[in-house]
Amino acid sequence: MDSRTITEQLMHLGRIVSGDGLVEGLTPGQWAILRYFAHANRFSQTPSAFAAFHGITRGSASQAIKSMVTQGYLHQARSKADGRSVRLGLTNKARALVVNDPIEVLVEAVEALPPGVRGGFSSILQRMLGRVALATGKPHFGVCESCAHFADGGGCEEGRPIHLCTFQQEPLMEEDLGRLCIDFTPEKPAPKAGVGLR
Amino acid sequence: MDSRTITEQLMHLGRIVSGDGLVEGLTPGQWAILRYFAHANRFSQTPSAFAAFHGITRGSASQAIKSMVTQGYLHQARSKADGRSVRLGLTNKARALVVNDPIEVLVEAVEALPPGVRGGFSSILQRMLGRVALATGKPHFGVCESCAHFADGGGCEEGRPIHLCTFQQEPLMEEDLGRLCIDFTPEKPAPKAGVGLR
DNA sequence: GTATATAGTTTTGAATCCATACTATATTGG
DNA sequence: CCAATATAGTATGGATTCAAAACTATATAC
Repeated sequence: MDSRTITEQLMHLGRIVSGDGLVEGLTPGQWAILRYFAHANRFSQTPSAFAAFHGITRGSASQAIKSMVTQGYLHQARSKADGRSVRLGLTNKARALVVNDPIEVLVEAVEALPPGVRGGFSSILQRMLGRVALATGKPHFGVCESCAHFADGGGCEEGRPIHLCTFQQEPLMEEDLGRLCIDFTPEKPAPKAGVGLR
Repeated sequence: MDSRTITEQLMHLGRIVSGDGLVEGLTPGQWAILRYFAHANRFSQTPSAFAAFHGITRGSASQAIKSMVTQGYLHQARSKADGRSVRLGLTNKARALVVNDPIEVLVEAVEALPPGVRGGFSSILQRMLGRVALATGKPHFGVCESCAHFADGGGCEEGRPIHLCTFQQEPLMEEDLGRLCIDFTPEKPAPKAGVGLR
């Protein structure tokens, strides 16, 4: 099977997905904002993190987010810990929309894969993301499960286990674990360019 | 493994790939044009086919292509068979660029997959493309190998086998087979919505 | 306590895309 | 054959999106 053909498939799927192919009511950019803030963890609910995630400038992110705030899709609050920073979250109006996110088509397509296949598919994707991130210098994004900063907090609270982010030095609850994090670092330290997995 | 997380991986890869993450010298849109006309077969080297492939209007495609023609990246010729139609191809200037296409990073990432894994990866992608195409009504793109219009031409010419496109009623040589085709139709007729593979 | 870094915003200008209207050639159906 | 319609492509005008640069405000380093 030709690598170029596979790359073509991947790109076509990427186009459909991140283009306007799956959008109703909002523009692709607006959906991207809602999706991001719906799934980002509390360390990542900022304009800068969104900009990094999408590979755009902070200025562009700021503009787009401002528009969503004035339209009542996002609410904004200054961070108490850092007076420069801003925290963004979805309003109820936005939450009502997100349940009908047209990207669900893709989620269902993933769900329809045979169970045994799904895990392998995911690890292939993770591997390719790692290589591409390495080659392009772009940051990597992921969830706690495979993050180098993820640690067992040792204790419990109200019967629920507490985990720990060794980067933020903050406790993590169960509901934090599946969320996107700007500080994600692959579990095995990324090999230096030119060395490592080939 | 959570389907949403996998979807997130897929989208992130798609963003890097079709965004400006892998570009040098040309804009993402310009690379898209060069890639398309570098790999489209002779039935698909037209502005309309490009527009359909990328899900943009013919007007937008026409503009973008015009710019590439005036910059000397593409050459243009009216079709002899159809006086309305135009055929586009890469100039030598463009070919010199394409060999350094930054998307090669992704091709190499695919190439680096274990050989046994690659085929399975491709068929998962194909399957997802089929489902998404079905759900969104967008056209499907692919190569002869898995196309319903692909047939054995029976004969040979100068020792090389001749294949046949039953849609265009045209012979296909070996070098045509790996190219993108606007008329691609999946081999097994796509199941009607709500029926079939689940 | 000054210097520097970081988070975010604003402004300006360029690029991109769509909708619409248009020209030219093909095809279809009397 | 000819009118009606379809198709390939182009041109125009306006909206959106993004980057670059200049800017404000807070935080951190030395």
